[in-house]
Amino acid sequence: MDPDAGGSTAAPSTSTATPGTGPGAETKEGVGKKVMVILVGPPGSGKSTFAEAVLNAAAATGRPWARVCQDTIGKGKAGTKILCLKAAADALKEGKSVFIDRCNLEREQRADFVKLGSTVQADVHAVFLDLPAKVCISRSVSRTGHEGNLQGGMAAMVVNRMLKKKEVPLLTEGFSRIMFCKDDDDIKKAVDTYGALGPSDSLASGVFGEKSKVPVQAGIMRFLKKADTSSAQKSSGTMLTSSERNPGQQNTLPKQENPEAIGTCSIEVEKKSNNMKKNEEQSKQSVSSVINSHTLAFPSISTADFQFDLERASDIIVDTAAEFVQKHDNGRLVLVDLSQKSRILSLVKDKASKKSIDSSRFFTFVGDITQLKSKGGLQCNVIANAANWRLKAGGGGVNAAIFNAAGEALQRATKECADTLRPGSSVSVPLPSTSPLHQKEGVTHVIHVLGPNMNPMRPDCLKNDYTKGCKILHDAYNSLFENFASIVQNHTVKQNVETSSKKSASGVISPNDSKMKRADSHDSERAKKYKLLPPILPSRQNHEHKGSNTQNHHDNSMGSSDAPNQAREEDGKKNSAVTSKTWGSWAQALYEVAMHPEKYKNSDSILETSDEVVVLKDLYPKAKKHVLVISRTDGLDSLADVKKEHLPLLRSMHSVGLKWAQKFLEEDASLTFRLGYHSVPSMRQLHLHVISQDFNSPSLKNKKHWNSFTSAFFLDSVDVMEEVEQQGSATISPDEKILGMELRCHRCRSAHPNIPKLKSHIAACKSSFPSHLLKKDKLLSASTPHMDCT
DNA sequence: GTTCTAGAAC
DNA sequence: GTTCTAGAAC
Repeated sequence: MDPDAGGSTAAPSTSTATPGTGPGAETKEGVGKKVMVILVGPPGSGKSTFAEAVLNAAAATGRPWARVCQDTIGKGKAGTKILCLKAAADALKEGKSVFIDRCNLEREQRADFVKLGSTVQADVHAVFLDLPAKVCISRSVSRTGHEGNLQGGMAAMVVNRMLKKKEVPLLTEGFSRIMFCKDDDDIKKAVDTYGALGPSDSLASGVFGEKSKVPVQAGIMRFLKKADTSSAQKSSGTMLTSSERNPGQQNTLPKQENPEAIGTCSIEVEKKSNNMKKNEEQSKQSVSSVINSHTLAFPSISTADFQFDLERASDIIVDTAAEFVQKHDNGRLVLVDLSQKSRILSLVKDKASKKSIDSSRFFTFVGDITQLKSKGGLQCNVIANAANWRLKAGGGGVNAAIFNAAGEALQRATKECADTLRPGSSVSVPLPSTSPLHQKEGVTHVIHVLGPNMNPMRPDCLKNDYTKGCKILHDAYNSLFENFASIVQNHTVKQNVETSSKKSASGVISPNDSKMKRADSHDSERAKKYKLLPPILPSRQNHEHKGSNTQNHHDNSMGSSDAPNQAREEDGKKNSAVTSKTWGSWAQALYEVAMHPEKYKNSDSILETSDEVVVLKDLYPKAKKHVLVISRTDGLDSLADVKKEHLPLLRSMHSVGLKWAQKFLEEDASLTFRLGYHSVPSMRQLHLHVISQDFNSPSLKNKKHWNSFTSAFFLDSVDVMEEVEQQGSATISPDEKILGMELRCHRCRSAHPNIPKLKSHIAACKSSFPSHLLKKDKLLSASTPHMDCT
């Protein structure tokens, strides 16, 4: 109970420890009293023991604690980080303080938890169990029955590897307090500190348990090590080999580890900020280095005329820029604004430095985006334009300025690339060398971007819907940065091709030249990548899509003599007029069977054929019994095509499905069946799934498989028939995100970290099915009286 | 080292 | 839809 029990290294601040104001009631409501302690340490460092010891000790304090342990979060077994995050969020919401019991050795591993802590206004602490590697290894080697099979000789190697990647927790990551525990004494102090923390106490901020003298040396050691990595690598080469050969004896490791392990926050922070300043200065001063690298200058999208909230916009800019920097090795991003006082610039600058983004790759610049080289001394080969949806020159702001500066050449070049632009997308336009912007400023590409609009006076106003708005703005920046990355990549390859061709005797690249092929393959890669970006509306790309689809039909002729390609092609056209979906070559199998079942007569997969339907055993059944009732109506590819006129067909399909379910139930009375459609099927040709609810099949392999049969993505046949009858069509939730959702048991709805764990659960789960399935005969079992559907 | 997932390619 | 594979996690 005594908050001072932690000893001198961890004296809780007394400022908020004011007892006598009803501590019991305060626990849940007191803001800022919750603590999230992120444990940091390799396997064998004693994280779980630590957390349990605190939980035991804290029982007397009245502060509720929860321990979120990744090793046991999946129903007693190992789970995922996502599960941990969810559990932590739930516990914090309930007013509990939390221990995050997972390795958390890398900054990235910790970041999401830190973020969670700050969103629920909890104090975020780190306790770094920084014991000698030897100790952790020997503990993890000797333990038995550890989840995740991390024990024995293997553990040594894993711990060894993890320690190589470890990153010392820093205050700049968002921790308000960090405790270093280098031995059992330190650990005991930390246990006492947290174990004694009353509901209304809080601990002082700062770094504790760090020896002040050693770190300086460590910092120097680290610096020296970095300065001469090559020689260090050479000298340690033999040592590494010996340790690999004999992982049990890690005598080289503690030595190697010492300089990495220590390093005070203050030194780290100073080093970081010095680096940042240095980088910033470099990027401003040395123009020559800028010329040599690809640089994208971009205005803040949507925050001027489109009135998008600056706070949110700055978050998105920093996030997407950080992603870009992490993902791509080349290319720099510069956010440009005209005014020195620009609020968006200062917001972004602050957030970027907090996020420790490499400031030589992403920085802000004050200047006119059309005169960056001539007036600002900053050469940017690519600039982004905050365009309008028509990609027209007029208007005001950046759009007008860029079109004016680039002249007619940009308008012509833009027209060649696209007619219109959708919010959240971008289009990259090569700027002809005749353009003054190209000549004066060295701009080779303009990327037009359209962001979300919050201005009621402008088209497509989102009326303050920031959920949509943020997503669109995020997409817009992603699209912009990916287009830029393609330019960088393409340019690099072209340069390589050019230099190598110059070296060759002729200097001319013939079509047969292998170097040319390399360039081609890259171009096609680029084209593919481009397609993945949010599509631009213009017909150009739609044609491309349809073209490739037609190609697929050709490819899929499979030499069948009595099915002329021409007819197939017409089918494709007819259907693409009904549904907008395009079908890959692999998605045609059911169509083939439905149109020509006689060809597959000898296959034992076909159970029944009539004028209306074909019944087929699913080639990759997702349960003990899984058959498809395929409609034979040409042109009816999915539920989206179904109209009232198809109601008799739906009823026939249902009836045939029921018949087969009955038949299977006679063979095995333990089964339960469900009949339904996938909202968005992967295979062309309307088909009804008849599937037993055991889901016991090796072909059920992933999240998508599971969720497609157990979430709202699976539409019960009875509901579909009812909706089509009443509304003339079935309600299809277009959200395919549902397929990526967490894995939940279809009976008891419990969550599971992965497919194997889920499968072992469902094999044993005896809970009754959710109530919505018990209505309207959605489930068929031996005990259910079967209803005919006529 | 193994287990598992997610994304790309077909 | 499946298969293959890189990489995340321990």
